Amino acid sequence: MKTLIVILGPTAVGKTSTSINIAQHFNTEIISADSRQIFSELTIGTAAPTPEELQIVKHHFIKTQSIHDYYSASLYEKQAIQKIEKLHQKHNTVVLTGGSMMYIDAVCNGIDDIPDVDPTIREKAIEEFKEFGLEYIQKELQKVDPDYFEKVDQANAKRILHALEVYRTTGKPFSSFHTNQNKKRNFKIIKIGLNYDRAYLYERINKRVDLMMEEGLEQEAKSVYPYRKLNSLNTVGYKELFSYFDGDISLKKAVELIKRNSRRYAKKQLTWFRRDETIEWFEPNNTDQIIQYIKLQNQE
RNA sequence: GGUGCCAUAGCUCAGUUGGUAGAGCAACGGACUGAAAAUCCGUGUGUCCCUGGUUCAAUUCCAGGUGGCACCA
Repeated sequence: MKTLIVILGPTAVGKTSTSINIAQHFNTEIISADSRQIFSELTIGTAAPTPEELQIVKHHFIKTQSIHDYYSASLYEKQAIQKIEKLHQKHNTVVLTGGSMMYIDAVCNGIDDIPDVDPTIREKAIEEFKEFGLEYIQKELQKVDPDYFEKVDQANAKRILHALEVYRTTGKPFSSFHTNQNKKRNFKIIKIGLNYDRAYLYERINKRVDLMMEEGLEQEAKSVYPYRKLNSLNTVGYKELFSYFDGDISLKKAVELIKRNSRRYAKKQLTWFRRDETIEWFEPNNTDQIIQYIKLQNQE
């Protein structure tokens, strides 16, 4: 049976170098599961693999989209699965690595098929929310999809809006599209988690942000500043610098916030990964141990 | 060496006319089905420096000790 090795972990833990080592060992290629490194305009702030690293092992889904493109976890699921199947024709093992929890989940478990939302309907729903408030959209969802309304985080406008968009686009309740079961994949999935002691991870994050600044993150952010409203730029490392460009905060403050928000992002990733008991955890660069574990799993 | 000031959460500090304590920042926990580096929800995490005294009761008052800062030698 073909295998997909998933290498995951919090930001700045060292997934890139570890996954390159693993991929080299299995003489295979890497699928990136990173919702921000996929944008060609974002390099420094996303800690995208360097040209040298990309030369060692072929990566997919790095810099393949523009920040102006619409993209989503569901699109990623379709494209990634396609790519994995193609790579499996040549390789028994394929490596997937990244920290975007939902993207990884989409590949491993799948997302239910939901029809595309009409963009004008989405815009209109957002307008309504802005004008009439949370309670207004809550009430509508309660009326058209009481099942989902019970389940959903009712304080989370984004979730409510999405359910409404789908309802208005299709005329069917959002919850009716939920199958509540994982998609079957025709390959074996082995999940490798990478992590460090929390204090050390935070130290790495802080240092990496300083490094990004030295490498010219400010310039990079400036170059996309005109498009700051794009969802793809609602991203740690950029949004804080936009506030600085706006004159709302100092540069020093912006850097501090990038560090803090990166730490919080790492924590959030760990919260998500924690409940997945199929993940086997290792220290980064512990390549031999990881390979041994993978071989053991493959024998089963 | 002497005198004075200070010692409370991870940090900076409030506060308790004696009834075991809070604010900012930081931190921690959780949710997550087509925006997910997004979005949302929740949580003070504390030998109030130590020892003894006074007191029904001390983080608070008193004494000594320890540490820090300042000034005088």
